[in-house]
Amino acid sequence: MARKQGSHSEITGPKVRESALRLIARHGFAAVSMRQIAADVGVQAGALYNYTADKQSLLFDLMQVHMEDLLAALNEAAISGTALQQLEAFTRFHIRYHIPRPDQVFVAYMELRSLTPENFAKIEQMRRSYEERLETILDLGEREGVFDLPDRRITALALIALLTGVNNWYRAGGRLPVSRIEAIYWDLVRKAVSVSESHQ
Amino acid sequence: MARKQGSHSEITGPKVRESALRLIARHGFAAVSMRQIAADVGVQAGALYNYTADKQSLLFDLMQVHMEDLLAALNEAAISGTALQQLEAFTRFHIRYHIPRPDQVFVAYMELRSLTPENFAKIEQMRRSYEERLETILDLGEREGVFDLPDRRITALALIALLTGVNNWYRAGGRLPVSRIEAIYWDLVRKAVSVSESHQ
DNA sequence: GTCTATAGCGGGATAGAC
DNA sequence: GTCTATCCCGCTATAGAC
Repeated sequence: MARKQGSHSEITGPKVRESALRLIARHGFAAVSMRQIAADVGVQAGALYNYTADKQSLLFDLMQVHMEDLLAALNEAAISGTALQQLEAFTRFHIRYHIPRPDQVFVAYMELRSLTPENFAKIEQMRRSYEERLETILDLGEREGVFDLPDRRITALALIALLTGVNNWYRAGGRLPVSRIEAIYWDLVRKAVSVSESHQ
Repeated sequence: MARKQGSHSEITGPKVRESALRLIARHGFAAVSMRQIAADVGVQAGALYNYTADKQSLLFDLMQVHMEDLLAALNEAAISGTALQQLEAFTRFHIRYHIPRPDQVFVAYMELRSLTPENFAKIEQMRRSYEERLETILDLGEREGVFDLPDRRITALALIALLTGVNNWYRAGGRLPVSRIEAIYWDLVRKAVSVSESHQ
């Protein structure tokens, strides 16, 4: 029989975050109550406040950790080489990182409006720094003469939107292996930024 | 002095929809109360129920009308010609239609999870029919031999994600005229689907 | 068609026992 | 660290007066 009371901080802490992430991704931050999260974790609502100051802090923490992990993983990817090589590495990294984390990605994007202005500014700054990493690669490619872009900033945002769109349709256990999906998106990205031999 | 009571159905009806759309786009469906909408319209909460059966119906109506208008406008665009011409027309139509309607687009995309299963199915069907219009164009281009696509369905979804991304950054009165934005996105789309002369 | 008033419920967060 | 119990508030939706 499971104990009804007792100390479980090592277990409960992560479970709160997991339950909150899944429920918020599915129903939205405002639509999910602390009571629902608690029920999913298997505790009473009051117990959640041992792990978060309030509901807003819980959301912000989920988003902040996601963005920090994303930026850290991007750095660890150690993208280098020619602009074309760097763009391929960025593209494959983005797909590979986003596919296994649909809930994190969804929440980090959809719940920006649920953040307080202070928290929003912090998340937005991290998002901006991710975009700028791509812009830097595009800039390099233009200077190398291998990319031909109508507008560098807009192209960066367009490519990120294109790539993140993978989470609109990919479902775990789908027909395609991730490596194949990487290749499909890289084909689209590579051609989109390329210098076209014949201008129409 | 404004009247405090009286009959205003011709005015109030549209105002309810406008207020609801703007507030839901800004804060999310679950986060917006009927009282807030009523206050924005300038009536008491109870009066809203002369215009909607309940809150869910109000959301569904906003999303349904948006999708119906989108599909009707796409039909009126009377896209024809070669695959390349059709793809350009589709691209420009998508940008031109989405840019002036950020709230509709945002709500129709972000609040899918706030719909009942029945209502979700109806909206999803309309979305699918929009995607299929693009898929048909891509199919034609492949048969013409002018498009070279890694995966037709994924390319369609990727292109729609790319194009809809314009609403992530465009703000009314921005530096670029809409015609220029259309051209930027068309340049990216055209190259992304093109047959590349030299495979790397 | 809009108002005021309210029913009935569920929300976030806290207090104090164990 | 978790429980039970509760405060206080706001929510959707309805009833009945005007």
